[in-house]
Amino acid sequence: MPKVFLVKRRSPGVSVRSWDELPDDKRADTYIPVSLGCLLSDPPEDCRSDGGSSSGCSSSSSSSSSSSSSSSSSSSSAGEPGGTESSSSPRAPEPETPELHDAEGPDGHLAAMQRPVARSKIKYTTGTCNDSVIHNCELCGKSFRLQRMLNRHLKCHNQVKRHLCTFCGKGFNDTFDLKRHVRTHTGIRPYKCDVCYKAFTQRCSLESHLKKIHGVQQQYAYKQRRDKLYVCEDCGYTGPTQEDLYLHVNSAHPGSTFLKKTSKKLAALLQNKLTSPLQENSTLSEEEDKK
DNA sequence: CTCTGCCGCGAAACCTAC
DNA sequence: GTAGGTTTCGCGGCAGAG
Repeated sequence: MPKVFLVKRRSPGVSVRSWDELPDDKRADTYIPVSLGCLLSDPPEDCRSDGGSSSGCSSSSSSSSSSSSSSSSSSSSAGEPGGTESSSSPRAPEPETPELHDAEGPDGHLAAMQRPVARSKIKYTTGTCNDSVIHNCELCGKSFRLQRMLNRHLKCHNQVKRHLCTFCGKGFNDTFDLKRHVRTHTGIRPYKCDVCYKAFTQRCSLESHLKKIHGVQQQYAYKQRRDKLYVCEDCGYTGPTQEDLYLHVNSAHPGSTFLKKTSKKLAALLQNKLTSPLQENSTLSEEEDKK
């Protein structure tokens, strides 16, 4: 059995999932742990609010704790006015500060904040300084070509995360970061290796695997690389198009938030496509009935 | 034009085999 | 202990939606 799918001991939540009970090919597309079934359909309130102080959520919480508690520490590390620290030098891991906890508020996700800092992301970035640099971050000194880039960058200095994981309470600045993180709880692995059928949560993991194990260097055109893989986060179903995914979710998960989030324009478009054949059928049947 | 979602890159943390 | 592979996530760039 490939070690890649062995149970990760560091994560109690993972052990609950019993990954090793499934053959690789079963895990390939998706594996929704039984223990998470209820969470997927309707995450319990206590998980949402307190970061899972009990039950399965707590295990998931600690699951993230060892590996990912750095989101606050990492992003806050730059929070120090980095006048002396050049933007190209590594950020020193910053010890947790009391202010950091205070920033969460009374019913904030303390569980997430209280997790021990195990990771210290050290990132070497120079910002974007191609042209005449106009927009500087006062907190870390990074410079950006566009104001909107600076605006977005400023979020990472914010200690209050807008997007919270319903499983473990961990917060993220970006919805996609949260979505990506949630896959670690749900076990959804949309990216499959064509050679050995192993599956990965992220494309770059798959690419790394292909390169190292199979010696395959993926050669994507830029547009092709950005081709979206439409993943149902409820069950792991993947479709080639948004329409495909919409049809799936509409039939399989009528209450899914995906349907609510789908733009009205697209939803209307897809609904027309959905209903028009039905209407044709119904009118046909009506006509047949009349006969 | 701004906001937001999605993406890949890159690096640390982690795990297992040897 | 070390090597090699995987997992996870911060973050800047890009593009579409509003």
